[in-house]
Amino acid sequence: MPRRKAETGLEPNRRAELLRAAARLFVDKGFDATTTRDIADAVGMRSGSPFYHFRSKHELLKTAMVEGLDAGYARLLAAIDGITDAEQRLRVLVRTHLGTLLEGECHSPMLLGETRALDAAARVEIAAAFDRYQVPWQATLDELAQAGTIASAASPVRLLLFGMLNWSKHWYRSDGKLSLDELADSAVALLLGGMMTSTRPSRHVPATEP
Amino acid sequence: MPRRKAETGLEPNRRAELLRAAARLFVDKGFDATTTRDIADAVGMRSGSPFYHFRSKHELLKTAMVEGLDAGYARLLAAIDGITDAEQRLRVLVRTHLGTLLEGECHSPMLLGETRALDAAARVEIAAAFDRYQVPWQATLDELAQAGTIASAASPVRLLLFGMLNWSKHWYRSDGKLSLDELADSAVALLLGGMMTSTRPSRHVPATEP
DNA sequence: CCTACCGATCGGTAGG
DNA sequence: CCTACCGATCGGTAGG
Repeated sequence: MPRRKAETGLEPNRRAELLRAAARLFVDKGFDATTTRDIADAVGMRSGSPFYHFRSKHELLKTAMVEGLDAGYARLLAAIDGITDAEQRLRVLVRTHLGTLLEGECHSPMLLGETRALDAAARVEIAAAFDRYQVPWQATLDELAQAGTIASAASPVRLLLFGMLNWSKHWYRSDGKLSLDELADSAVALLLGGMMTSTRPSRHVPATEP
Repeated sequence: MPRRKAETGLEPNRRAELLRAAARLFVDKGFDATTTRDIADAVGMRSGSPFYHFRSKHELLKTAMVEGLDAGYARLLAAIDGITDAEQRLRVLVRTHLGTLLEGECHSPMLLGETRALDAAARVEIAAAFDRYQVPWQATLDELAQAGTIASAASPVRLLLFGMLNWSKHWYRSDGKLSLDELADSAVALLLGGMMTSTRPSRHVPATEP
């Protein structure tokens, strides 16, 4: 049974497959530890073929980040559409962000300090995508500050918030006791200074990462 | 003028130099992107010589992390010595941690997801060192929760706190407008829900990382 | 998108 | 701690 060959028009998305595979591998193993052969294997290509779609491994990373960030941004906008209450909107932003970060099929490259592998031009593109991503966050924080719900919406607040969310990549286990909803609640509660819901007291000396 | 050769006894610390150089390089470039030649260069050795002191590049990473963590722990204990007020103690923990992370000459490996490059045995050693590091933090959070200063000292709180601090590695610039003291204040204020000190209102759309 | 391949680099070792 | 070196791997390319 010979392999089909007339499918060129039916499967135009090898590029997208490559991006998803690359993103997942970069997240799991890191950019440098991932070989272009790993990526090719993941989509059933031979070692040289990814270079038919992308000029270089770096371009693969840059594109995965920019498109991943933009996809996350779109998901964010869709999720908060029509929500006028700022506190509720923050809650949805946080939960949606964590979903993208921790349970996305493959998207979630948007984090990582892997950016350091890239040159200045690529970093500028990524920074622009991330700037877009941050707009609804800052707007919501500004609203909350104006309403007095949080004490300040100064720049460090947003950065600290992203920090506590993004760092969860290093310790959160989807098979653990903490659900994503609970994690989102904890983060929002910490930010708003409210009471924690549904988390129990803890022992010290666990066995995870910083 | 021939090189000195009788100094063997006077310079027993090539090992420590290697560790400091490796730690800095691992932090700056990542484990995989750092070559053993980079490390050798950094301390003026030839390419094969680091292997006289360490069995492998992985052992260099593991040792740098464990010893860096323990050094940070010692610094923590020294800094909080005698401080009975829990809120004040938290403040000092945060500021000391940020100092280690962001302004330490070379120590500050203690972070990073570079751990993923290591095998299970090495990860256990690092987890143990990190558990030690976390003890004074959890104890302080427990005190604050008991006093009602924070709503909960459940496990996610500590992890979220470390997240917001450690993530600063990705965006904090020591030559920027924000001092380490101000950053520490912001983080503590966010956790305690108090008022921010000395930070000004912000525009959205900055140009940094997640 | 495959085959075949190259130049460069890298972690690590032998043998002083 | 150096010299000399090796085997393996890796990003990328030519040429269909």
